[in-house]
Amino acid sequence: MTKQSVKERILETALDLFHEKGYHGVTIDKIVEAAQTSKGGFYHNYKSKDALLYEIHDVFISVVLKKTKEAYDTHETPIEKVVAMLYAFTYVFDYYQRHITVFYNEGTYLPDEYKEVINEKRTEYQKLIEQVISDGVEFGSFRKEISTSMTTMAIIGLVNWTYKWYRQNGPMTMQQITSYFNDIILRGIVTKEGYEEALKQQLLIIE
Amino acid sequence: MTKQSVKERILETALDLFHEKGYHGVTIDKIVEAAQTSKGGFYHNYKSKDALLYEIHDVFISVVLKKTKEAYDTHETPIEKVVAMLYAFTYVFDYYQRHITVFYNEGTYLPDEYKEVINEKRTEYQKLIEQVISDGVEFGSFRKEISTSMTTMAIIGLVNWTYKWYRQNGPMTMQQITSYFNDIILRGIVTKEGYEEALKQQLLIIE
DNA sequence: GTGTATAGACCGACTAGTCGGTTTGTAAAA
DNA sequence: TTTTACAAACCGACTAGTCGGTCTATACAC
Repeated sequence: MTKQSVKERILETALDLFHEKGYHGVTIDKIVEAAQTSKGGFYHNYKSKDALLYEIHDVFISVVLKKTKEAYDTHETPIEKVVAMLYAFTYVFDYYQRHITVFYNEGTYLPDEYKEVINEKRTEYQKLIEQVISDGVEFGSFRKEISTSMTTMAIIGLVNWTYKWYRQNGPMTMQQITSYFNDIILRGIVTKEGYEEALKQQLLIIE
Repeated sequence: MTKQSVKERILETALDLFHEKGYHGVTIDKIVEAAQTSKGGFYHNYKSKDALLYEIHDVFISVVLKKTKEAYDTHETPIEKVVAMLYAFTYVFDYYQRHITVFYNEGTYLPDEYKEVINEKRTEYQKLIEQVISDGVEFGSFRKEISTSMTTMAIIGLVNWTYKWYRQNGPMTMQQITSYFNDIILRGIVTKEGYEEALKQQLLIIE
């Protein structure tokens, strides 16, 4: 039985509530009531409601970035890297779906100072994906005529959109979804050689 | 020079502001000031702020649904239909980007009564895409082992995510983006026969 | 061991400001 | 005269944040 600090309880509760009702649909009074603490308890642990929103953003993007970097660094070929990076996101997804929802829905409301910090990390994440794509083109795994930036946006879109419909207790696990998306994306961008490699690595779904 | 009614001016202004600052980042006072009218003008034309939010949602989803249906009905083969449906979305996109942003970011805040109406149309839209995919599998254009529902979500995600990064005056037109996405998706799901058909119809990007 | 000083954690009544919505007023149209 | 279309002052509920104060724990003196 883990003793949860008040700060942790506030964060957890806020995540649940934000996820369900949105940032502006939840008052601090509601949070402290649900977290069984008080206004004082809240402001002792967080500077403001915005600061709490920032914390949620930062926790999420930091983990994504870290896991994605790891995936990039610990794999050899571009194909392996892309696939690993998507699985990294999967990993994050299962534990951070509430964060993601807040991240993409309420980001507009972050005060500028906070927004900058977050955007830097977000850009870094994007750059990583672009890097893999252009690596893959150079390497001969991905077709020369694909656009690095658009392919990146396609991948990010495909993956991120999951937060809108994925349910933990739905019929599909994130593993399954990701392997499916990997299949579609890979088929969409590989060269003949890339296709052979992906086949050999069992990254494609076949009959 | 079209004479714009107060109602239209309010809607246009609200769209701009919501797009930029989010629904809760904009007060009615700000709207009426920017639209050069008054509180009275606003409440004469709209029942409430929520009703305005609903109107934005409804205008958008109705157009999407209509255009998608048309695309479905006026084309023959599943491949042509998918492609046409994505282009339909493109068409909508260029004129309705602000609506889309509001639709996907602020939908949580729609009162339940409104939400139901919107969700019905949204489901209908989704069903249409699912239909085309399963048509395509039956028809032999798309691979048998693909999942209808996940492919649908993949397509919707890919396309919808565009609202997060597309800029009217950016380097790419929505036409270009859509044809690019069509390429990736088609390659991702077609059979050999489907591939041949897509090639013949010049739906794939080749070197 | 016992009393005392101090710091950090937490409480909750209160406030100042905000914002959606209402009411009253008015000029032109019908 | 009545209705429509808007203007502008106003209201009251709500909410983020404050502030004086209490409670608990630990460290240290005696």
